Amino acid sequence: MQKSTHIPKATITRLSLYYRQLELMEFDGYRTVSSDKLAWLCQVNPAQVRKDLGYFGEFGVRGVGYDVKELQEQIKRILAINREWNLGIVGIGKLGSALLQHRNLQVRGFNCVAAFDNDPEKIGETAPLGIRIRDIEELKTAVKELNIEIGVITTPASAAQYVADLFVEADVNAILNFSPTRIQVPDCCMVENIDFTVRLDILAYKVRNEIYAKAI
Amino acid sequence: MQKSTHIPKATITRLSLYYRQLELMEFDGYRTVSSDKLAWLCQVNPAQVRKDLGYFGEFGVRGVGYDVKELQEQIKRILAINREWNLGIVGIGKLGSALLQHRNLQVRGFNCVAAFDNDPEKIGETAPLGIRIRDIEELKTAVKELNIEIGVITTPASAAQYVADLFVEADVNAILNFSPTRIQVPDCCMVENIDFTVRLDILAYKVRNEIYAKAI
DNA sequence: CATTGTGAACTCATTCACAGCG
DNA sequence: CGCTGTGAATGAGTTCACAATG
Repeated sequence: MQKSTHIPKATITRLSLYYRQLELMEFDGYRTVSSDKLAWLCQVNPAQVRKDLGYFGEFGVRGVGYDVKELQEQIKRILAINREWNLGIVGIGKLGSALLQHRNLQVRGFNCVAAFDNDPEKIGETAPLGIRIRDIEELKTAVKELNIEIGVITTPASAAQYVADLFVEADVNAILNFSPTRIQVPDCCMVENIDFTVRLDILAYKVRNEIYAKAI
Repeated sequence: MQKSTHIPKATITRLSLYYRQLELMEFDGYRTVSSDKLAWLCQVNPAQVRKDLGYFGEFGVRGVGYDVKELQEQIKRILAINREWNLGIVGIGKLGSALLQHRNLQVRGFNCVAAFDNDPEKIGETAPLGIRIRDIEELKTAVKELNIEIGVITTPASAAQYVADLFVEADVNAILNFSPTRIQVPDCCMVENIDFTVRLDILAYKVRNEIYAKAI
């Protein structure tokens, strides 16, 4: 097996996609799936599917394909989503509230266990789903107490770096950043940025130039 | 100049980042900026900045750098964000409502001009910012009437493909898809997917494996 | 004999290194 | 002299093509 080489970032993204498709297929009653079929469903190349899986082991049966249920388990294990993760959300505006209530997060084992803001009007209030909004200054103690492992930033750009620093100081080394800014963090801290406005810029460019047929 | 070669997708994403930094720099009073400085701010390689810009022309002055204001204008022109774009949002749940009210979209010239849902309870109601919620079945006529060029999908996964088909039929060929599903569209239609749960999966993987220091 | 697993070939993207120029 | 612009070199990621095999 080709295990232990360096693994492309895009491979991880695709594993997540494969997993979603496998869930749907299991729901539809499929027991096995070929790399061709899975690739078609995910709009990628069949060899890509096999190579992606090949980084982590040999999960298929030649001449048959992959066991739908088994492969889900393997991907969950690889991605470390075969367990629950506690999230702390900072910035309880419209977007933060929407995330707190977002069903898909809970379903996938990402639990929003704490909400923070710096607005005195909001602190102490009860956010959706009965979560009390805490003062941002309580972040460090709450992280310890509630075992928060992933921080979510839904503040305006101006506050993002300050919040990121608090997370880093509290030893949270995974951040999902929805603010339209790139935050600076030490190498030990992992960041994923979700910036709608950048994505809209890309769409504007693409539609004007009519290139890049499909997006991952 | 190296114009008209094929342009990497990542280049477009970075142009959007450069633009945001340039806005901040102008606000801070800078008149010019070197590729080194801009690169440092955006956490990329200086040669990358020059190469990215080089795809589209020669915007700098040797020995000096780039004019902060001028470069903003050029990037706006390249990305086609030197104009306004009309958005139609489908699925007025928590996330859809949050987007309707999102200041950053308007500021950047992305106007939410219509809201759609299929829930009879919601249709006819007034969404945030005084926008009337329309029946999803009115989509095609509203697209024509309001000149909607970008469709935004904030429905559950189960409805996403149906909505995408409506957009395609209405000749909207740019879609921002927030649902946790990959939609199938013809090549003429551009799609950008924003899927938080995939991003959280990636974070889970990264934090478990402690690799990939920084993300773009 | 259909389908996996994977080295080799290829394509795409980034970085280097330096010539070109204000 | 400093900084841009870019061909050449390197590196990363994808696809091909086929041997391996249940």
